[in-house]
Amino acid sequence: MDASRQNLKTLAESLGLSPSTVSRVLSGNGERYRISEATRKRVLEAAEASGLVVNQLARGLRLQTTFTLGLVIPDISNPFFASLARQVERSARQRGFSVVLADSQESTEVEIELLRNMESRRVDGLVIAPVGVRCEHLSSLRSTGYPMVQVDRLFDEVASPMVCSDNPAGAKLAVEELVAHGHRRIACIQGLPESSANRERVRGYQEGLSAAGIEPDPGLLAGGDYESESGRLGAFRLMGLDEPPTALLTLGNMLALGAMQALREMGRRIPSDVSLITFDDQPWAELIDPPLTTVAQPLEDLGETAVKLLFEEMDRDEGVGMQRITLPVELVRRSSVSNVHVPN
Amino acid sequence: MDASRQNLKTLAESLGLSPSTVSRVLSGNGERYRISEATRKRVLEAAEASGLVVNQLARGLRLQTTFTLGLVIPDISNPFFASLARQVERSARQRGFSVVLADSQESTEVEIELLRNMESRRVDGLVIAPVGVRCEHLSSLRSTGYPMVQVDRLFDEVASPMVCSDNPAGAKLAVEELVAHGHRRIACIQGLPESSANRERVRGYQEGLSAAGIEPDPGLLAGGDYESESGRLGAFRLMGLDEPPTALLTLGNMLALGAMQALREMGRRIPSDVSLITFDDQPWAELIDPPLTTVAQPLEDLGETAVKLLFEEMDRDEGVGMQRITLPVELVRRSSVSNVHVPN
DNA sequence: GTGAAAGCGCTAACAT
DNA sequence: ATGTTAGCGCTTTCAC
Repeated sequence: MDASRQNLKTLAESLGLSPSTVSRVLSGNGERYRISEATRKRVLEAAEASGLVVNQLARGLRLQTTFTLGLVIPDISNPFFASLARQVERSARQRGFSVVLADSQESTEVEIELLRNMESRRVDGLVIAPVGVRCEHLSSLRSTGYPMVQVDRLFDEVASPMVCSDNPAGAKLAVEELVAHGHRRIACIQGLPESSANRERVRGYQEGLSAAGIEPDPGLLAGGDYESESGRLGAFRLMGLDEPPTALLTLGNMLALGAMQALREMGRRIPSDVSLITFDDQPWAELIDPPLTTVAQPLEDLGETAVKLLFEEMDRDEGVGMQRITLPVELVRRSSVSNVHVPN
Repeated sequence: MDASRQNLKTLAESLGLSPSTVSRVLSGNGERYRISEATRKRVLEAAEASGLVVNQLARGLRLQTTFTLGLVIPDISNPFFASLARQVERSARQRGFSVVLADSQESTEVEIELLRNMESRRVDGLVIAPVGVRCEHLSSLRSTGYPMVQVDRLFDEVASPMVCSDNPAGAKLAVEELVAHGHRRIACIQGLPESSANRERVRGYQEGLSAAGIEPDPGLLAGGDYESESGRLGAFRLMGLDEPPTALLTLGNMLALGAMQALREMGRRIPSDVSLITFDDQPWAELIDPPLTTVAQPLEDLGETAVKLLFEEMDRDEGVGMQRITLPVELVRRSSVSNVHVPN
């Protein structure tokens, strides 16, 4: 690449102006400094013509702000986080900010490293969906006053704003739907038990049962992470029970896929043999056979809100914000739920 | 946030050393400058203790390199690009580089803006999966000597290294598989006709037919973008033909989903009524009913190779590289293809 | 209405 | 083995 590229100073020289003047025009402060209309035009045109692109490193160094947000997520290849990332990037760009994305690969170690990196790049703020197992690094970063907001998997111990969808309500909604179809033996295949999102969903599931006068049966809780294999294994175990469930609630989209695979292998049909509802509404959910009844999270809203909170946080003069925003979730009814078929 | 945070200079002062010494230690050049073991330890410990994080803006400004790669893709919520992004980020980080991700949202206008932004941040190199419709902005950026590599959707007009999977071979493989099962009326639902990837796939499809002595029938080519709705509409039209195809080849995963939905609505079963093969092997492809036969692209390899080429490009002293690397594609046989059932 | 000068935080000659 | 100095490219007070 060109060792010496065009910059403010060279442009100024070639125009017989001072760098200050050029800078004032280029950063849109011509008005404020009463630069004459003539020079302004001249500068703008010359900049355009020469293809000048101002150096944001120098600008950031001088201004002590980079107009950049950091986004750290556990796995960009998970469609949930991909959608989130998309919305964060979009919202940020609307406000003239760029986003540096980093993928912690579900590893707290990597997450720690990434956070240091973000700091060294002086991103103005951080949106983080933590891996969700440990949080000392988050607490200590936060305690320096770094603007940050947590999304999805949250740590109450970390005193920052947070956004997540209404996980308990979502699970409860699903249970209610199943109960309304006469189901009483409703099993649940959970995700990562350590993560707040999962814990809340399990809680909602249990509350839903209790509210319907059904005693939650620990034997009907399977799973242990968000992989499809867990869904598969979980479904096998549950359906092999002496008294198998008539309905399944999976707490993540890959779990649903795994469970469906298992059911197919066992020759059980959805919904005639077992009903199924899953958390996460993916594009494929309505296109497969049968179309799945799901609990849809407000993906766009989640990202948008995270960015909004982050900007409020960045604008804050002193003191730390710590509100927690819970976004409503929606039950999308399709064809994977039917009335219980009572055998005998 | 702290207006004045710890930096090299303050650390140096508090240690009674010069900033240079601290800098040398912290950037791992202690050895080269023969800093004594004692001071090195002292500096490292103090840095650790004080939580110093060196300012990469200043460093980048001084060094004229940012250890950052830019990644521009059309849609991060598309699983294909999400996987690509993941691998690019991973490969970059292995070499000590971060990546700034930007999503052009399938808009060339946005892409142009994003590119300027990347430039202004002085990313050391650019991996770009172009929207694929226009490319003057790419050519002109490239002509300034900016290190960049194109992935997936390529412009031969832009003189940069490129990586893509073997699209023609993939489509041909699919056709051969169908022909081997006795199919001769094989329809194709394509994606964005402007994009190089799609054009090559269509070419492979046609070559596959010709090689089997089948005259490609333009009436059997449907689709027009990568959305599931196109797959749905395409399947409806094709299956409504007087002489409907016995097999479908969809050129993208969402197209397959849409086609499957249409087939279900029409009461046609896969594979007994129609066989189906699709480009892109997504996690759900093996979990749904029936498990889909697919053409799998080497996602990891694509990202890895792009980064590798980019680094070669960045290391290059003079002159522009322009190799094109084509990565092999794989036919994954599952259960969506069966022998033709010849009616009557 | 515009320019000169200082400084953001870092590194690399060039001194010792 | 370490310090001094200059400068990366920008913005902004202060000057005129």
